[in-house]
Amino acid sequence: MRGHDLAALRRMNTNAVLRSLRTQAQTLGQLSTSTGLSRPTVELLVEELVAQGLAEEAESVTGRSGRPARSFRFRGEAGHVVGVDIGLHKIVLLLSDLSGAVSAAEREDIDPRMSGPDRLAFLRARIDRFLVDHKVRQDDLWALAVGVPGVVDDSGRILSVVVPEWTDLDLARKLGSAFSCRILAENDVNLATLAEHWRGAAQLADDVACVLAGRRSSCGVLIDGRLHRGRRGGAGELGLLPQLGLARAQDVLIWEGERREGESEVEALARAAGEGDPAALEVLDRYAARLAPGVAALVLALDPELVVLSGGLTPAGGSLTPLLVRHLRDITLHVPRIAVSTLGEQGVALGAVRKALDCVDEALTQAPGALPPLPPPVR
Amino acid sequence: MRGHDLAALRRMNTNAVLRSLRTQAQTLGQLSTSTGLSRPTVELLVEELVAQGLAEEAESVTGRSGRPARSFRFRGEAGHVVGVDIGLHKIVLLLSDLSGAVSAAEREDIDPRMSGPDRLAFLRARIDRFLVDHKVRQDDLWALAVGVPGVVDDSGRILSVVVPEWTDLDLARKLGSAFSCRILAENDVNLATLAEHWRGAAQLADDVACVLAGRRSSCGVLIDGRLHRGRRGGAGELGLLPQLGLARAQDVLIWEGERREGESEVEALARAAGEGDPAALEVLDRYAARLAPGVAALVLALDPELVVLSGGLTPAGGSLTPLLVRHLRDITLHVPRIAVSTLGEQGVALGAVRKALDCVDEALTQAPGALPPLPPPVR
DNA sequence: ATATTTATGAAGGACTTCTTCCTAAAGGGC
DNA sequence: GCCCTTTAGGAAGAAGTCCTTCATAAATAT
Repeated sequence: MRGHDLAALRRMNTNAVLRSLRTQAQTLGQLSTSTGLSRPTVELLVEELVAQGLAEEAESVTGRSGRPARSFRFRGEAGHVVGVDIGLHKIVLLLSDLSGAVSAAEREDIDPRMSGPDRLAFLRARIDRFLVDHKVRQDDLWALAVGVPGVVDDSGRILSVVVPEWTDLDLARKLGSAFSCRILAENDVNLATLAEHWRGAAQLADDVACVLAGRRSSCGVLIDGRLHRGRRGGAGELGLLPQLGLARAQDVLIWEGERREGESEVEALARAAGEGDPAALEVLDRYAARLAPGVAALVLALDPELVVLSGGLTPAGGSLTPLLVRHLRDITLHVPRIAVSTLGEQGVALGAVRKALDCVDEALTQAPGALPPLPPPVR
Repeated sequence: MRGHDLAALRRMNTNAVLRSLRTQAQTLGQLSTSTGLSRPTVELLVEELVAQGLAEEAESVTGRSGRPARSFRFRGEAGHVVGVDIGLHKIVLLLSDLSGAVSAAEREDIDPRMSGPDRLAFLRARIDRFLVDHKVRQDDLWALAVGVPGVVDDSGRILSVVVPEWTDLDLARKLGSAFSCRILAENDVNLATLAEHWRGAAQLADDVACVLAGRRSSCGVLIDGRLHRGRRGGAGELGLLPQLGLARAQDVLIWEGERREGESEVEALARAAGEGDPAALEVLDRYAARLAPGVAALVLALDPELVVLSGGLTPAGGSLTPLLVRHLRDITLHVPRIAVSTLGEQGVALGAVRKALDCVDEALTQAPGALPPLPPPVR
């Protein structure tokens, strides 16, 4: 609805070049064709990006005949983001540069009985130590995202059933005093969904429902490739509806068969099912039957392209999906593709990285000039 | 990801002016502030729009001191669109100009036993007659949208349970031979949802679920103000899930109390409930209890801002909503606002008009130059 | 060593927007 | 009825952005 002037046009074009450069290092000629801009224009814009430290000249590709073209690449090392997953039992931290290359990962168990305030202090100190250990200065950290096991509303407040003391906590603001970058809090399953779309099982789909089935049942929803949070951040919480029986689905997951050393009950079940053990398959089928109504409700409500299953049972995914598909066939209009999460324990933290990068993206898009020290969130 | 040149900038700005002008007639000065463009630029663009026939000078507003400003308005009469609702029992046709002003409405009963081919021929002839009767020439008709009682997939094919013979029919293509404009087919409930957002109960909300409860149970989903159709157009079809019991919800709607002359059973029930009749309220409460799981599934899956109830029971809406809210409170995280459809029998056709206008919009946005005879859909 | 291919870089032209300044037209006060 | 104030209209000039074109440079292939 609003018009644009020449400066805005320039910003848009700078952005187009930056985006294209970020997917892959390219020569000026390639950039010209990929953006649709003329070569001289691209050259000008790239020079600007180089001056800002967001791009730099790379080795020119040789081998073909003709004068070798100058090649440029996105300078991911211009800044870093951190993604954190703080669950009830553990914390996972990931360090990534602006290009999304993860350069450090840490994991630590947490006492599930840790109190709310202690937990917050722990989180702050743990992130701080993580940054120090990996030599990330405050002004090199552009954004920080934290995944929590609870609904996060638009204002950033948490409605947590897993850590009751964190209810109504504005986590981003509490962390804001310790870190000067953008800080984001988000529901863990939503982040896992983002991660699956970025680097997991949902890379090729834009309408995705990601079902977490485990101690807690929840679901993340991606529409048109973007996270759908809902009015109060509560989209996907189908686990709460008793009629669908998701909450108690895992009760049927009992495996009394052989259990090799170091295997958990679920791992043993998954292995047995993979080997074709009829008893194991029967257990899985009962589980699929319990999962089906909840998944069907999602499928009927959203008609997604893909449903991703995540949670404790992913090792058995290969055996589980055909069983689930069979149950879904009876109660849905179209059975979508079903896939199993490929990211494991790092999924949520990786989604947090993606969310932090999205935040950086947005800031870059709006003002590709003044960047490195992103201001803290305005509230 | 692609760059833009000056011509594209111009298109964008022309569009901004057109959009602004369409919401309301304005002076050049007002357009300048509303679009953020300078006055000379706005003047240039408006002149162009006038030359294209999309805008014209209106009476300048006088009364205030100072030289009166020239005022311009969108020329809605530059073209027309038609929205059609063809249900099992009736057809509704609406004629609208490009500004969305409905200038003609017709309704006609249909024999529900009419065969599929006859029904198609009837639809074509009926639209044709409608156009002739209201003196709309073919090249004055920019788009035509038809709502059907069934799922319409992306390719335009219908999956209809109401008119079985229309299954797999590509309605738009079939009508394409008779009309030279853009033709669109869409699920009726989806269109009703669009209509509620445009001119009904959902004008102020952008995340909306619109529940049709009646002979057939279905639902339309609006996310970020846009219709969410789902991968195969099947989003919102929660009525099909037996666990939620939507399909049989209306079975409890039995009213054996007083029935005034001309009243249907449901109307009598609604009136009695409105008068506080305890028996009527009990019936409604039983109905609300049956509706609740399905609505809760939607609410938990999407966390919408607003749920709109439509269908046969809308006359009782005022009594029904508080009952439904009470049932929802137990099984959802956040109870959204509940509203009752205000559009009645014209809702679907009005949504079809909106869809046709959206199609015109898109075409205008892409090429605000060569317009009046929009080419038929490319397939 | 020469020809070919491809990229570079500079110059000129076209287009769009903005700012600025002066003029025009209406209403209100004297 | 005249003048002043207020607001809009219109023209000119300047700045910015992009495109096209052409001569030049630097590799590889013959």
